[in-house]
Amino acid sequence: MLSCPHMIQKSIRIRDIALKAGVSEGTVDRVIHNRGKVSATAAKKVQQVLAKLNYKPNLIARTLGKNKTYRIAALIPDHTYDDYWRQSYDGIKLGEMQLAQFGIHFSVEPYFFNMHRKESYLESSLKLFHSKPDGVLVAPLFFYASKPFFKKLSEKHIPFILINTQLQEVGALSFIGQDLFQSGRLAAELISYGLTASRTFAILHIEEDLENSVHLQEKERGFKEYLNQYNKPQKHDVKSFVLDAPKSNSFISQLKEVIALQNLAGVFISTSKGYSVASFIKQSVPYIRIIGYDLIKENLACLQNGTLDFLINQNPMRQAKLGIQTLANHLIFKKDPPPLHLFPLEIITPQNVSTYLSHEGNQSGISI
Amino acid sequence: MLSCPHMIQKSIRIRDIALKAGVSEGTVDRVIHNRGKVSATAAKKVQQVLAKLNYKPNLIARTLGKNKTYRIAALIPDHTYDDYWRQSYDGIKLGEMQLAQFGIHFSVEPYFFNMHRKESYLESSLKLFHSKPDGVLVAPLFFYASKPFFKKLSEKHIPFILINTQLQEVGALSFIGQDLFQSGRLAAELISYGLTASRTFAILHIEEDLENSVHLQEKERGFKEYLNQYNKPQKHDVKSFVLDAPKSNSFISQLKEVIALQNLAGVFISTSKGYSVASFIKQSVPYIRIIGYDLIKENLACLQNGTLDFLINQNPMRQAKLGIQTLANHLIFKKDPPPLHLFPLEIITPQNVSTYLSHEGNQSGISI
DNA sequence: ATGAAAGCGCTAACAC
DNA sequence: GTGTTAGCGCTTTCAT
Repeated sequence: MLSCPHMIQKSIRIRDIALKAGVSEGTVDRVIHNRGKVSATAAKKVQQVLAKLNYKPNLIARTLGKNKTYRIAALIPDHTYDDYWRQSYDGIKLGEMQLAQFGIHFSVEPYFFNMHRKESYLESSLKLFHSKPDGVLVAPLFFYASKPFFKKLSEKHIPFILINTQLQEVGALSFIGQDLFQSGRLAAELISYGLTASRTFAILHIEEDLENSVHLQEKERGFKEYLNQYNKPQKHDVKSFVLDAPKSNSFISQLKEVIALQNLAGVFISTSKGYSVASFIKQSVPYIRIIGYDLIKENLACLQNGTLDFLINQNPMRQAKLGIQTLANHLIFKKDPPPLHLFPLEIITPQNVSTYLSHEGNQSGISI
Repeated sequence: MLSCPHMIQKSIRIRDIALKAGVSEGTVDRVIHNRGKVSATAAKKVQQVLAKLNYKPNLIARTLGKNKTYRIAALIPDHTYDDYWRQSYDGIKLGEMQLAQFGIHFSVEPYFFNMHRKESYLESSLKLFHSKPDGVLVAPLFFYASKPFFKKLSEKHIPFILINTQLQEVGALSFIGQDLFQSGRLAAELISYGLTASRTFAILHIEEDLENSVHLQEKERGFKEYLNQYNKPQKHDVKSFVLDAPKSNSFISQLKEVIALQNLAGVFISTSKGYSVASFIKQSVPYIRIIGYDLIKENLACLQNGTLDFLINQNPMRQAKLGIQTLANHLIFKKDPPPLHLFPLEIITPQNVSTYLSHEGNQSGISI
């Protein structure tokens, strides 16, 4: 007797539970939220009725009564630094806005840090901690600097959500982002698609400290693994490079080293900095394939003019927005998220890029 | 003076408007909803205050008071027929469930039809109409049979939303789906990626009445246009085929005609039936590229074993779920959707398919 | 430990 | 036309 189509059963309320259990609504509420001050007998009785009637709280009614404003803190790279993190910040603002629409008071206070300076990350994380937020969203770009921060949050029982970079076993409520190893494999698949001979490929880390960056290591590992897969007829070769900042003096000479590689068929840039090398490489090596990350405006231009072939979209905006929503669901609705929310690995080409741009953030209202 | 970060302003309520305007809450409500029975002067005053205070209704509070159960009707192909429409139906149920979580009473009544029989579509549409639903979701696979149906819905002021197939100027509240022309272009881009010589490509419509199917015509148009683009060095050739049902006697001989094409480099199947031809073609023609549609289970197997190279995901589940949510937003929150909600054209490969499968429908709570 | 009751912001029914 | 009021389901406070 699961459901009988034409019979719309009214949803059962706390009052119904109270009546059936022979107690007051207040008692039922106390049981539901484990607030204590309930006799063992009453508690048991209520639990039974709750289970029997299969009580599901009305989440909308739940929020109405609350007039607390939840304070969320976000620890993310400075959004003036690059377009990727600007999109992330936009996602936060969007999430905040949409919650406001539903009368949920959720103020998000950003704490920015310089994405290339660990000290800046540390400093901002301290400031954040002292603000005693109700929940935290963080892009933990620095692994070792993060550990004590997360420990303190855990001690204070402040829930925190990771975006962008997954750190294992730090006590996070949830990680929201991509499977970076698989992301590297995908890049390898695309860059070698349809090639019948053995070739050489380069992976470029631009202006990054590879040792400190778990996420880039993961991408590289996946990339290499796919290209050297046991069951492939071709034996491909992969070279890894760490380049200085595009504006540095050494940059061009480093790039020349890359394009001088024998039999080079493709270049994979592990971050969103693909635009800074794409046109130079494409002009130097005929038929070369170039793959990068993210729909930032500089990359879009490269996609249009054909210097970048594919982009993998990490969707920073959606990651951040979902992070805020997840915190809201946890704090207000007491809905716990899965520990891992892995986003699909979206492949962007000149022919589908427009469909991704128009689609971003245009949803609103009650939803998935 | 847009916003001052640390100052959390309490959201303004109908009562605030009423006080400022020197009228009662009831009057304000009447103005907001154009219910009439308000003097011109009062109305004007209220409008002014509304604008000045930038009133945004609390959507959550709005639903609480309602105890009406909205009845939605969905006109979709029989979900037992194929996996694509099963996913669509799952999306409907998911949307319904999530609304229920928020205490919104939305019952969705499905009206199924045989996707190959226009009469069945007509018949179901009539039944649906007589049930006098509050809103309608429809996959209008038959263009001409749809016209009078939509006319009647419009006359009765019953809002309806189109999914899957876009029909112009029929008075729909919104269309949710993909840009099918662009979808064809994308397939062409992928199927010709990296090829340096002029080649031949085939587009296959399996068990479909091409004349009646606007959506397939659009895909074909996009596919051809891209491959014959003026600025390409190669002059590719495209042949179009309409095949009978895979279980028919003629099927194999028709397929043989396809693979006999000179210089054939790729095959594009316009529907989710790619699995029915992929392995045969792949075995017959070396290095051929095959592209199809949708993450139905038969296609997934082909992706895994390498007989299908790419899939374009139409995401029927998300289309349907969003359709239900959009109807809810319209009927309850009076939020009007954009007339066109175009989904991104998602490219699926063996390396990213798993990330799409795990991601489906695992979001819940207040959200985008 | 328990119950009664006052809201949360909005809607709708009912007086005037 | 306009104002008043009783809920919607849940939370929270305040007596008991």
